[in-house]
Amino acid sequence: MMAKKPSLSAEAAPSPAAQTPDEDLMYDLAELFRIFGDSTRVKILYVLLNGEKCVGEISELLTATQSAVSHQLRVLKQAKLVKYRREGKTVYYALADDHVRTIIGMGVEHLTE
Amino acid sequence: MMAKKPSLSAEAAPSPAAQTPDEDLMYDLAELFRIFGDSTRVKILYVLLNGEKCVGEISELLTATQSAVSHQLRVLKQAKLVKYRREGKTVYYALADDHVRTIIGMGVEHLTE
DNA sequence: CTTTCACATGAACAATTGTTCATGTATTAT
DNA sequence: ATAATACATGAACAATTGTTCATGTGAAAG
Repeated sequence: MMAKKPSLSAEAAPSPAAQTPDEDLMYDLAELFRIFGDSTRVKILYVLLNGEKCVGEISELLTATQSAVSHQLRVLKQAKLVKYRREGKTVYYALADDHVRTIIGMGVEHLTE
Repeated sequence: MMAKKPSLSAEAAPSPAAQTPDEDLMYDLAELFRIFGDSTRVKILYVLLNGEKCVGEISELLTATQSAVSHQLRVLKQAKLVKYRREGKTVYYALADDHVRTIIGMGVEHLTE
């Protein structure tokens, strides 16, 4: 028989038919997606799909103020969605890993179908 | 400095150009992810991974009020992330398509790695 | 027809969030 | 040391958002 249970979490089996979703996981999931849920931040992630860029370049590409971009870069940094390296006065940001790429790709795919 | 808008556009490619991201696409992307960016809504989507459920079941599983769940189901419905069917007094909700499944899966994967 | 059940929805309030403005920090140049 | 450049950050304000409370709607039962 095919079991139709999600293989995502394995907690102590409560009731047969229905398990309440894990609070912490759900909260973290929502928190993760909330990062993508802002125009400025998706734009930043989007332009970083092509490789690292410094703050100045990013704010030019987005037509956003340097301050706004910096604030959002901090959010992305804290969420470990981007990494950065310093070179003199300039700070270069890049996508932290390929999950970001995949998630954005999924979103675009969903919208363009 | 004075970057001009490119006349050629191939915005849906896997590696988009290092140019100003398309406003509308970015807005829609953010809007899509914002739906996933709330605990109540991800929980709803999560329990629907197992198949369709009625509103009462959902609010029991989430330990949330029926009103709150109904409000969020409306948001999910408007975003075309869930579909529904009526059976007497009961309304059953289900995931609209597999994109939802995939996106949540990506999120969980990102968190558990 | 009236009641009850399952769900939907409007209003209002609190909480969260993103931007701007001003200022702070770090690095390089003069 | 002083200035200039590139970026970060705190405070405050407006806007958005999610919940609760109360009420409304549609369907089946009595």
